[in-house]
Amino acid sequence: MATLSDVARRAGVSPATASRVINGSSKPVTDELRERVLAAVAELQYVPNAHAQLLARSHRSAVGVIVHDVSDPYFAEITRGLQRVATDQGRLLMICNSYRDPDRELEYVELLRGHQVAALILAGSGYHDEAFTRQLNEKLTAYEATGGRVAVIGRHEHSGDAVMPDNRTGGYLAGRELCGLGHRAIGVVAGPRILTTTTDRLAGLRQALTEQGRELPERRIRYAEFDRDGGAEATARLLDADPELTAIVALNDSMAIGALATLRARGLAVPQQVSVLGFDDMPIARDVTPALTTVRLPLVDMGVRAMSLVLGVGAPTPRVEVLPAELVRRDTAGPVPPPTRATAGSAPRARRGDTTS
Amino acid sequence: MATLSDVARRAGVSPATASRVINGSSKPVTDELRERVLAAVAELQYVPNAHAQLLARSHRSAVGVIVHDVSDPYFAEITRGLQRVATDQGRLLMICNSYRDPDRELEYVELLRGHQVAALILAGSGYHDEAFTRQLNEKLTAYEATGGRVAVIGRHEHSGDAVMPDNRTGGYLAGRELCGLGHRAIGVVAGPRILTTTTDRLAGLRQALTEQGRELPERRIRYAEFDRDGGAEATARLLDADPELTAIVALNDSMAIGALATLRARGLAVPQQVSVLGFDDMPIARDVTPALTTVRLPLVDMGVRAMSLVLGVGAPTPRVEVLPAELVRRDTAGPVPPPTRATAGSAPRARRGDTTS
DNA sequence: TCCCTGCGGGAAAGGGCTTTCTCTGCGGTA
DNA sequence: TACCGCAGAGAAAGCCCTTTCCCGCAGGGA
Repeated sequence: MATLSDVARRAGVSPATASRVINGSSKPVTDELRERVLAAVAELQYVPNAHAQLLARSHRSAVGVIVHDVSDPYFAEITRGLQRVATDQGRLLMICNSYRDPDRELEYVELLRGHQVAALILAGSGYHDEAFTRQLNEKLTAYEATGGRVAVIGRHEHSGDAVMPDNRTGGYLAGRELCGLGHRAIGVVAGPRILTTTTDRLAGLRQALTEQGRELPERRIRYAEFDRDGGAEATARLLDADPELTAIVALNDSMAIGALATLRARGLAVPQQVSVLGFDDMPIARDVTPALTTVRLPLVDMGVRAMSLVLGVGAPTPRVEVLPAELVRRDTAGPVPPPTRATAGSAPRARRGDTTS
Repeated sequence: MATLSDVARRAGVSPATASRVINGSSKPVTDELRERVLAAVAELQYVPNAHAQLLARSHRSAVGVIVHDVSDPYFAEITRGLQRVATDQGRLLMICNSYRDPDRELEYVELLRGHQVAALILAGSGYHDEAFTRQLNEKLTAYEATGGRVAVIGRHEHSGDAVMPDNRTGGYLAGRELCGLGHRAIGVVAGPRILTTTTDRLAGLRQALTEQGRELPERRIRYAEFDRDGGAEATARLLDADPELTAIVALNDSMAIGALATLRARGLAVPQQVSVLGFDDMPIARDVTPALTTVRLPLVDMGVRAMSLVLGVGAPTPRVEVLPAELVRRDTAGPVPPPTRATAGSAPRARRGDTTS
């Protein structure tokens, strides 16, 4: 690899001058020398060594982001928001997937610190795990002590700046909607128990049901991975245990899509026999059939806010922005079917509109 | 930020010794000193400066990846394959989204070179653009000249190692399938004209039709963005111009989902009135309703192969691995409807199975 | 004519780490 | 006893840049 001094030598100037030309320094350089340097750069196909640059400038500019999985639409949307702000400010993003592994999360905090990022953003649910939370907080605090900025999205554990989707209210909205439609036998397809997102959403849902004099017993909850297959599998278990279910709340849209798949496989019509509610409103939600009724979270906006917090001026006291959840009515939630309906599985497949009130 | 010499000072050893302990160097260090260093590291929350390390070590380990957009499922799958191999070998991946902007692609090649990556992988379609292709090749060649390894996925332009999905055969399979079902009025919802992937798939499709004595006139092709909204919009234009269409081939699954949305909005039953074929078989394809008939590409495998090529031993002659496409029959493609069918839009919505032969 | 100013350029000091080379002191052999 | 070899530690030379500091020179004012 050609180095700066190669370029300087070839142009017959000092490395200092070459550097100034290449970086458009404020210090003036005569056109003659500038030309020579530029020519040398082109001839040698010179590209500055980014590590040397980063080391020489003390200036930290990149921002580190830790998400569960960028290819999960939930995080893809958040990341889109993060990117938008970062790009506007000429910042590079380093994105790491923790795949919901707490240890990996810890490692990535170190890694990103090592890469001298100016700020750190952690997106995704927190864990019900005291030991981990303490460790993470220690690391984050240490990082902040050296001037780093930190913001979290959707996690309670950190005491600094945070953007919080209102998961609890979202769960509440889902519950209220189903109660309004007359459902009593409601099953829940939940994400991993250890995630605070799961328990928050569940808490809101339970609150809504309780207020309406209904209840949400543990036997009507199934915990699984927060993805399509987890949703499909949990739905199957739920249905096996309790065929009388008239509604299923999936704690995110991916799981809801899995639920839909299982219901379809079992010949249960949605929403005529079973209603389904999702959560997040990721883009694909409107494209499944029937289109998914779900709780919308302003995902892109969450990213925008978090990045703005972290790149804006610091505040003496931690700022917490709570972003509202909102119910989006589409086609998977309908009124509770008449109690005389045939047993699940053996009924002729109902058709869309058959039970429209 | 604490530095290595801070650690060394605190432990009462030289930086050299501290470095050896921290990196588990092969050079032996007495337990006593080792303990002291480790204690100092913990107390100071020391994290090595990655840039300084990368600068000091001469061997490069990270691998750069340029894709169109990781959050696009097509690339998400490929990336999964890349990651799998990279992780196995303890390599870090730097992933960049070009968003199908050739200039950005060029910039990223430089950026990644600057970051001293050991190898470079470009995934995604090439462009019909001589000037760009030449520039890109120059940069890649320059990079290879300094010992970098390069592999491309699905692009013809580079002369080095490559993994090529058989787009042409895939298009051919789609065409043959529709011909077999009796379709004659076939419309195509295509990606951007400038992408080689678009033209390759189109070429295969055209070949199949031609062999069957059918044709594919330009007026039955609409070019749009390679995403859901592009597919929806192109489908609308196609139907407006030619309501007699009995089949639509979308050149990727995202577009197919958009096509499905438009057809649904217009009350056209799939596959009874209009058949739809997708391309890629991304995970969501099986979850839309009706489940998408599509051409499968081994996306994850493509990633695995490309990374293996680049991390394995070099070969004197460039290796090109062509991975086969395969038709996956699901529920969106059916036999051509009887010619007497009512005009699109005013027909009563046909039901699944009505036209099963 | 002299001094000051300001401009264009180079020398050199880091920036934080790895690694080679060198040095010291010890045990063992002749 | 003298010497060799080696283990374990440190000194110092990079790695490739950026940037401060300094220097020489030309032009302008006194």
